[in-house]
Amino acid sequence: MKRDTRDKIIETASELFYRNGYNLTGINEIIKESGIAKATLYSHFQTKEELLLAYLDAKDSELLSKIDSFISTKPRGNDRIVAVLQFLLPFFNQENFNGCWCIRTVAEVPRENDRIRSKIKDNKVQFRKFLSDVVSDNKPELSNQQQGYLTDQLYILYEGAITESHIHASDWPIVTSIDILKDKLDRI
Amino acid sequence: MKRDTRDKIIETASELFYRNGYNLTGINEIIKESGIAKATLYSHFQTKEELLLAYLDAKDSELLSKIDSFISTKPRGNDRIVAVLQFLLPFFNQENFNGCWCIRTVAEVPRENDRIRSKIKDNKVQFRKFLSDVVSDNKPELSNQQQGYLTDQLYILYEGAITESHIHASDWPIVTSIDILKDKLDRI
Amino acid sequence: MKRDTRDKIIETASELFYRNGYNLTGINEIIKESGIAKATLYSHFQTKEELLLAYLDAKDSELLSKIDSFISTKPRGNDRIVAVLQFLLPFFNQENFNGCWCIRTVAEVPRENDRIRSKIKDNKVQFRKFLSDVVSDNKPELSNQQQGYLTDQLYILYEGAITESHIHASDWPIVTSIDILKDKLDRI
Amino acid sequence: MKRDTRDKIIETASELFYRNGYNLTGINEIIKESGIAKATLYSHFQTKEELLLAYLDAKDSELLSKIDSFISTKPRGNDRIVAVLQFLLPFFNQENFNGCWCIRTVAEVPRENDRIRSKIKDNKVQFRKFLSDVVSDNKPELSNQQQGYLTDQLYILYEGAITESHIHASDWPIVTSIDILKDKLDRI
DNA sequence: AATGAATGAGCGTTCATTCAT
DNA sequence: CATGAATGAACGCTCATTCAT
Repeated sequence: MKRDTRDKIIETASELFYRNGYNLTGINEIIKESGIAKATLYSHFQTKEELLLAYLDAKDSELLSKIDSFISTKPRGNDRIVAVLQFLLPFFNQENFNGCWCIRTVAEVPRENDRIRSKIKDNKVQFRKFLSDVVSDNKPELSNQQQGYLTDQLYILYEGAITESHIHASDWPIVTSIDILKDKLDRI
Repeated sequence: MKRDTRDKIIETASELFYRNGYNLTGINEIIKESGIAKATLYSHFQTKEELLLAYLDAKDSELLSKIDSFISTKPRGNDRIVAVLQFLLPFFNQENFNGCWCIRTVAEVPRENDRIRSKIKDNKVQFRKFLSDVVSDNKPELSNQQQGYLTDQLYILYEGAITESHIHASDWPIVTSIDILKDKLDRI
Repeated sequence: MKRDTRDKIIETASELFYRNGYNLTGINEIIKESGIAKATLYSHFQTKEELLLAYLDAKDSELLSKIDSFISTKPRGNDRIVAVLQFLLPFFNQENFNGCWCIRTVAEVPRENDRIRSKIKDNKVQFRKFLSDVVSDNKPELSNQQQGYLTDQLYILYEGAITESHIHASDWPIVTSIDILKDKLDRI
Repeated sequence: MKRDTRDKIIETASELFYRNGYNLTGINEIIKESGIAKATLYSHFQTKEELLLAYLDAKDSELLSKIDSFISTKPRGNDRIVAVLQFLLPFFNQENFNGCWCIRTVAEVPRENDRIRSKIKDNKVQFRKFLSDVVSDNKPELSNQQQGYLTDQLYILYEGAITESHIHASDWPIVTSIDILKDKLDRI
């Protein structure tokens, strides 16, 4: 199987899944947009659900990479931790911003679909691990317990901010989260 | 139109929409479950989307009522504010807990569907207003600005907690949010 | 049964059947437009088909009456015969002109529906009888055979004119039919 | 797309549309009769209306071809012009004769449906052009104006004959139209 | 005589997936 | 490795009609 074709499919599906949602995106739309044949798609992905998994992977890799680049431009210490939330401001301002794919995808699958639900959970766990590293790198003076505590807070604020900025179509939830975090960091 | 039938339809649709999502719940499932004829449903609701609006209304009314009852049992002051988040613990433990209907529904409608999206936004604005009242009732000593600030924080924490407890199938995000809030309240 | 209600129903149904066709006009549209209850309609007309029969009757009575009035204003003789076709000019120019209800209704019922088809045929036979009277009144000098022959011609031209002016959305078929008829009358 | 399938669909749909009318013919009936799956039909025709257009095209092509063959067997001159109407006699006697598809279809579509209505009008204009060629080929001695006049008459008589033979379930309207035409031709 | 809520059957259309080539 | 025609099941919705009041 040519990598190119597979990547093209994932790229197209990702765009459509993120824009219109998983259930509202039809296989026909994906093959039309990516210019490949239907049977070709099915030779790369056995079912639509496989495509969904690839989409979740692709989006998360991209995010971790981008957010890592973003915060690396900031000075070590509190600034870099705050930068995690500040990253959401340009992210929100992107024309195609449509919230968090994980949160949105969970909303679209039945409660019984363990495969997708645990995939999403894993991705979020991985993201929390990333935040954990950010915290330990930039707050080495804190105890493990304190670090874990701060990580959880950072995580909740991040998730609340991205979800609510999406619903309200406004960046105030991001700004508020940043304020909460800064306040917190000042007092540790 | 008999109220009974209409209410039965909303009740059934709400259960199914909340469990399996809007797009995955077919009209056929709703009528089979509620034991009415298809045309009967359509004499009460012009489209499936009307049913969605009724669902969002019903769920939100119920929530506001329940959360209000819950916090009223707590002593005035910080306790009652914290109780807003504590409410999420039994809520999460309900067998049919499946996250926030608003957040999940936003994930299922096209970006262009202003009708639903603004409905959801309105519901969230109304919820924030409720929180605002809780804050002003229980922290009258704070300035307006400080009250608004606290409300936003409470809101973000609530939303982050409900979303993440759903994704992780665990109450730790709720507990964490409660901790963040308590910490905050101690320092004001 | 009150006559008023029945007449109101027929009036409304006629307007809708003629404008949008029998099959495209729903019972719901008729009751909404006429402001009566559904069961009331069904107490006056056992089925939608009964309404169709009443519609065909009403339209034909009205037509015969109007066309009779129209030609009576013309001088006896050839002029009055030609007037039958000239009647179609103002008829065509009415805003709601939509062709011949009989011809259009035949198009909407299955071949097997003898009830409606023979009703329509009867109406047309009755119309031809009307034309026959016009011919014998205004061309008494012709033999019976010649009168019958002229009647048939008049009939074909009338039907061709109304149908084609409808299709072409133009009065040229009427004008042409008038020319053919005049030409004919000049030579008898 | 395989031609065979498409042709089979058109063939079946044409038969059913012509026999029972467009609105009374359901997609389900078409697929059952043609033995294909519903989605197969919709891969060949985007909507039922597209199928209607194909039906109108197919019927008209067939007609023009058949009528052309028919009149070609007659001697040039008046005979060949009269043959246009004589063609209707065997046409009427076919077991499945059910009038003119154009006239019947106009009766079934809403007044606002410009797409279908102009299609039908175009078909009739094309048919009149065919008659115009017949006239100019067989009456070259007439002036252009006289040819146009004769064409219009031939057209009206043809349309009146096919419509009325359908309504009356009798060939007398055809015979009458032939007589009118012959009479006319004798006197030019 | 009149109501309006309720119905079963059917509508046109789209879905994710398969299979012969 | 890639194709595109074909599929069965399901979609949201509307129909003419009936029935309890």
